[in-house]
Amino acid sequence: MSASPAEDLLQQWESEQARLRQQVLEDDTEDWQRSPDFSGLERVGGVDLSFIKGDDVNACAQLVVLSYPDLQVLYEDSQMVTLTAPYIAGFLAFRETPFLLEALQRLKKNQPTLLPQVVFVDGNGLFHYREFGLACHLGVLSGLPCVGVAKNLLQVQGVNKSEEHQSQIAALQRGGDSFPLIGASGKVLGKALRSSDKSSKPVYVSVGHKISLDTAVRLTHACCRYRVPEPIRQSEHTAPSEWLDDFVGTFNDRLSTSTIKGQQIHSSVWKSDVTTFRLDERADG
DNA sequence: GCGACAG
DNA sequence: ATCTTGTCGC
Repeated sequence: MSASPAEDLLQQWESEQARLRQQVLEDDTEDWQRSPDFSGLERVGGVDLSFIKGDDVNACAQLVVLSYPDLQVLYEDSQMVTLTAPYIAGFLAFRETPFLLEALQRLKKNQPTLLPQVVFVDGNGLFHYREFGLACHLGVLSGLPCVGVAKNLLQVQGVNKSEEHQSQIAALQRGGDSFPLIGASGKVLGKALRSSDKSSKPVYVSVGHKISLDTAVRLTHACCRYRVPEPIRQSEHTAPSEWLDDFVGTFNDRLSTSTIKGQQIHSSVWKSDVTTFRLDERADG
């Protein structure tokens, strides 16, 4: 008996995850990762996809590169994309990875000296049903060190929002405090991190690729001005929701520039149907 | 049927 | 992911 097409696809995806899982490196592979102050680290990246309300097919893929330790924007790339895969918990990478990889490849081709030395991914890494979340997927396929930072807890391998979990959160006193997320096997799959003094709700950090968990947590804390690490926050901030309607209009009309909410957008055409945008100025806190 | 469900 | 207003506190 053959399974339904949907079941077949999920099985195929699971085996792909299992295959790529073997390539994940869970240790520090870079010199700067061993340094107490991350000496040698100059560029940190962040990636994200933004959607608009009624549309889960068209999105804006974002890549930003910030300086370290100043966390100033060195590079940003925004690209309207059309997704093919649906969102299914546990298979986020099959929906998002192709477009995040494209953004990294554009950067590598056009400004290779600005390639980030580590990429923050919003979503989980090893803290995943099969220990292979988006951050691992992007890490293995790009070869870059990646850190997974989820804003919400994925209940996996026995980790859940129990009383115990809640009290562990309550015990996090300052930014930088954390506790381990331990899977059923006893393995530490990630850590809940109080990312700043001001935010009581933690973020969930896990290894993506080519970095140890402790380094990932330490680095995440070092990149947080607010709850969400600055590279991810900046990449999410690059395409505020209201723009996207106009973004799409601009895209469809193939205009070279447009003005949105009083600000001018410059766009450059790469191909007949591929456009990138750059915002001259934006209001940012 | 009920709960869970990164983004 | 995205929606939306106010509210509380430093």
